[in-house]
Amino acid sequence: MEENYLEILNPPQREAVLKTEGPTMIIAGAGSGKTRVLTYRIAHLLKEKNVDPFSILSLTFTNKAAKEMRHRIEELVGTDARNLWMGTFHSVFSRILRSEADKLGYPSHFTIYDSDDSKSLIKNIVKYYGLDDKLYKPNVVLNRISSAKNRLVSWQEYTNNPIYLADDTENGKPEMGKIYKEYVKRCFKADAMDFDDLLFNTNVLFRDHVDVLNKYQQRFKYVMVDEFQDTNISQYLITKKLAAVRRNICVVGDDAQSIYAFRGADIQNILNFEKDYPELNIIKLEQNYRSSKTIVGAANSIIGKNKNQLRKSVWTDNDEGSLIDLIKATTDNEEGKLVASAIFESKNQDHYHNSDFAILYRTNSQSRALEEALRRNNIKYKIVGGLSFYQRKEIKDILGYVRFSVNQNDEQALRRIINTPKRGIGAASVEKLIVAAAENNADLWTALENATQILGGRAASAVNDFVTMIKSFKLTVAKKDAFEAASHIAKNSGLLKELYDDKTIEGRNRYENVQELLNGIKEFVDNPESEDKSMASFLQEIALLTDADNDKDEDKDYVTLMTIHSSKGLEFKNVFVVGMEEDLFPSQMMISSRQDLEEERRLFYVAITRAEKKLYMSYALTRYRFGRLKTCEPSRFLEEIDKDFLKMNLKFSAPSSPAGDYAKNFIGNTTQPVRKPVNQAVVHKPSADFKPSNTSKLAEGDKVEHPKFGFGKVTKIEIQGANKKAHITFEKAGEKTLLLSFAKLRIL
DNA sequence: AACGCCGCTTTTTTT
DNA sequence: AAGCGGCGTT
Repeated sequence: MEENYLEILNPPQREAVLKTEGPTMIIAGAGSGKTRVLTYRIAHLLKEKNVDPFSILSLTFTNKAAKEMRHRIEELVGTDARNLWMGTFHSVFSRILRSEADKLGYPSHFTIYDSDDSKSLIKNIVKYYGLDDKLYKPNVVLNRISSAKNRLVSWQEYTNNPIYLADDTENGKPEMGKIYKEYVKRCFKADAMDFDDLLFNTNVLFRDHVDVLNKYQQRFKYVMVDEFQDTNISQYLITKKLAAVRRNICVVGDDAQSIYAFRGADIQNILNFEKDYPELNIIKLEQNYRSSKTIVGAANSIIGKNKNQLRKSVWTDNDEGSLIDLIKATTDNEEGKLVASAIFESKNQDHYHNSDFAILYRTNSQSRALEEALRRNNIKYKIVGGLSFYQRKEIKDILGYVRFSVNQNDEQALRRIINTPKRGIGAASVEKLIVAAAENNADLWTALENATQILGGRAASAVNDFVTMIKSFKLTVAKKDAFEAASHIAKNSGLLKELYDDKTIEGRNRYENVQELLNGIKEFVDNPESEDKSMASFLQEIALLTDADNDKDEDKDYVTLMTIHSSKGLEFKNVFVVGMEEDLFPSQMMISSRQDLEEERRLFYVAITRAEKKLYMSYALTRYRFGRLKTCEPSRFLEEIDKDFLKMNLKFSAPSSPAGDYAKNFIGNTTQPVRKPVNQAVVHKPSADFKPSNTSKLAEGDKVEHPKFGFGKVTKIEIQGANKKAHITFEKAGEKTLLLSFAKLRIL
């Protein structure tokens, strides 16, 4: 380790590194060298204080951040860093839960349900109780359950506490508690935990098993929490318990960058921390090393509008830097074009690489127009987040088989695969099996094994075949390594063949994705660092991976596109914050749910402070939202920036384009959705076999042929309802028929 | 049981 | 724009 590493730190940074004993809170402003401090702090513990790496627990916000930090520490102290306990709350505590699972009545190979699994389980439950699925939407229900779990409210407490019932009744959803209870029960029966359970159950484990708590209290002599402002109560209590004996707890955060309240994060944790540890050391890092004076100034002018904050003053010694460019576009597509050409020019003039640019947006759906523009300009880009690899259908299908082969209680996996590919086991049969299992108080797998007694002939034999197949997969998974098992399952489940036979472009893509999955598993198996090469172990590895953790591209020179949320902790030379429009950013949801806009403003603050050299912002006058063109107002946040930092009316003027002209017709005209007028029914001009091919217009009086009714005449065409549906009257030998479906009508 | 068509909903952010 | 449920047809 370098002798003089302390010298490159400023006094508060140095203090933060050296103050290793006792409770410490580091309030680290944006760009204040927080990561460097954390790295050196751990290196200092290892090297100077001879602390065993096994006794340091460092909790980060993403697995990627953990990986990078481990890497940096390794550079400072060598291979010792490998043994540090480092990762997200979810990954560290799922590891602990696995080794202590039996104490909670779980097997150590328990499945982790992702939010898709959770939502579909909730959907099943709502249906099972015959509740109104318009009222009990999976998203809403899951949020309610999730926030209860994050506040450590069990279903027992939830159903016993009249306050929750009153609240739910007021919202017209009195059955929430019942759903919560059933949800927990079904997860447990499926040997599954959802994301929140990983934290909730860790709390239960530490509450009910003092010996276990004690073991970890002794083990973790030093506990560190990064991004503390984004921890929830459940997470806070875990760290509090772990550090209760040694009291060497160090939290690092910035209340100005708290952007995950929607997920249960509670800034109150920062205030509680002071109460819980009266002897607390507070260290403030206020000097920003990252950004120009302009950028720091703009950020401060935004965050200054917030009422709820711990006062601190972030300042910088860096240059003034250039003003913020404000780009104004006619449509979202033009916004993309302008951003792409700004990147192109900046690359030429200032010799930047693609990797020096990031484009940040509020919602994932905004990436589309940007992608297209970048592609047109031959600028390489990469999207972080969005629909991750592991969420794709074909991948989830394969993993569904794998999951079920590892855990036969995994109901969600079973539902996914039992009739994929089609093998003649329909929804009705599955429902019968589930009911039978529930009635006999048996698990689903037992019901499947007894399909002959439960179902009729054809379906039963299909299920029997399925059971035989899974049994053989079960053996494969137990005997072979993850790669061999996955290849075997992909082939013998029939999934691979189905994809191979699909010769469409998407089909080919899906096939390639599966190959990529298999390659990934091969890599996992070949990696000397993975000790357990079984399928079960691979599943555990990937359950908590996010798209952001995935960065094995050989060529790293690309423009990064992502949401502001996923940009947390990163920095780029040049940053574009796009879609600066009212209702979009700040989000309409936040405005209409009459919450204050402080979190949105903090989000804006995070976006601005990612930039080192130059900041661009853009908005469009019209944008497609929900498939409709809407006119937009510039975001109120643009008004809030100190005008001294803004370069208004940028050098780019909006070029015209067909889309732009189309949009301009509606500007100032309407804020209502624009719908293309439907004057005439459009039908498919058929080929010989009535398969739709081309389109042409159908008119009243046309002689037509209908596949069922034969030859006749169209006597009336009416466009009805808000959705402009065509009602066609078909007449044959004086007899009239109203046709609602006319895709196969043939004009003669 | 599978397929095809229609129409409704959805998107705020993520471990 | 796209995915999903519903419903009618094959």
